[in-house]
Amino acid sequence: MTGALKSTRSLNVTEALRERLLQGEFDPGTRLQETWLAERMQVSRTPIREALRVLAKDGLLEYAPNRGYSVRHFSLDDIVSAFRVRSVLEGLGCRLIAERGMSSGLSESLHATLQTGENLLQSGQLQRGEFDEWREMNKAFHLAILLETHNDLLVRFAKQSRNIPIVFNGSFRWYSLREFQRAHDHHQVIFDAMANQQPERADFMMQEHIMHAALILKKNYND
Amino acid sequence: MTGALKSTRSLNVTEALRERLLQGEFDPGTRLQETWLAERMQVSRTPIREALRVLAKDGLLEYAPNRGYSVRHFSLDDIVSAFRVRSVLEGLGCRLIAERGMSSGLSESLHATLQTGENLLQSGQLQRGEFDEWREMNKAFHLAILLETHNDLLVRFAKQSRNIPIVFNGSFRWYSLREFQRAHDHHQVIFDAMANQQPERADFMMQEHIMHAALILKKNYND
DNA sequence: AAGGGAAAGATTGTATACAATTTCCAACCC
DNA sequence: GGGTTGGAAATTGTATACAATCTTTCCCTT
Repeated sequence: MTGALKSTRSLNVTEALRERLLQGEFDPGTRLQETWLAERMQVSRTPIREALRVLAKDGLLEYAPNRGYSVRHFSLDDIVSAFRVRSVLEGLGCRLIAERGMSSGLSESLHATLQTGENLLQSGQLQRGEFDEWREMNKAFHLAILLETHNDLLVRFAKQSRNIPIVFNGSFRWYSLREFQRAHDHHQVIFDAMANQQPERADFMMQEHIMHAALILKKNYND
Repeated sequence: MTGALKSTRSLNVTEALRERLLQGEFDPGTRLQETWLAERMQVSRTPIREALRVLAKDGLLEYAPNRGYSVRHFSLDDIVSAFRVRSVLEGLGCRLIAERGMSSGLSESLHATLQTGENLLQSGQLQRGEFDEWREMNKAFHLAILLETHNDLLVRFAKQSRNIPIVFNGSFRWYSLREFQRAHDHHQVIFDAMANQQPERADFMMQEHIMHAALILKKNYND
């Protein structure tokens, strides 16, 4: 299994809070007071403080000494900037794999996600519940590539760059069938480029893929 | 001034510990016990714990629940991987600036660093103390570019990617005059590319610049 | 009434006490 | 002897008490 067997309140609180921040539960600028959070989460201030510090490191909160933590505001520019960073990171991932060639394990994993994508597109129009399946598939595709690079820092940064409220839960909201199809096409080309050891093409298409997602977001995001 | 006026023991301990880790004061694998650190640093366990958690997030320490923190080992592969990541990040920085054109402020800052580099190379052979000057100049060059992008995540990641013991203090140790000259040439070309709005060239040369540094490291680093 | 400033309240920072878990070691069984 | 079990010691996790800092309020001065 993939699960974390051991945990602590501190870690649990961190992830619970992160989730709530990513859901956009707190308005930007809101000050997160330790005592308030502590009693609300049925826990002492100690694990709360540790969680807050970590989430600030992740860029979700802002911190000022003796003044505590507040919820960070993400402008549209911030979000697009994050996409740009992520695009070169994942682009690099594809390039590295294309250079050395795909392992059979990666080839199979990606093939499975492509198949899943194909199936989801068959129905003609993605239903409510299928959004989640698509999101799963998409996440699996991108993560499989990253992990195969065995570049620890690359994986960490790419994961971290997705820590943006709202964006990485409901962003497929805006997608029409046409957009899903295009994303699927991108995935296929990326796969093909890596399979045929075309680093430049793999890198470029991954950047294109991610920045197109940013473009759609830009068109629809209001704030 | 640039200084942080307000601070806390927690923050001070974090930076002090980070510095010592970057100096390679602790052998990889060493377990850092809270009580030991606490009495050695004349402070209670509380700020120590917060520091450890942050440094683990920065990738300098490894953490296991209920087992505490230990000093991370960086293989040569880890280090080169980090350089590769940094190269695409800073490459992106150059690209972004080349696309939109340099501000006069950046142009002046970079010109100053280039001049400093020129002067340091004049003497024919860099002396002991001049290594630090070169390091300062180099840091200023790279940081000025990053900051000008106004891409928060990019700056954070690029800075974080330098958090590797030993490497980013004494790496110029291996440089011959020839290598310093080559680095200086790179800086000049990067500046020129950005000044003439050549994004592709600026990006490429920054990657070349950083990966060449990695190459020198690879040749000389033993462990 | 506007501004300044001191005291009270609220909030964060730090130390310490206690709880939970792991580690170590020795006795024991097979 | 190899391995296991039990428990004591050590270490981390959590709660709480206290200290330092910031915030607010209200009174005073001009």
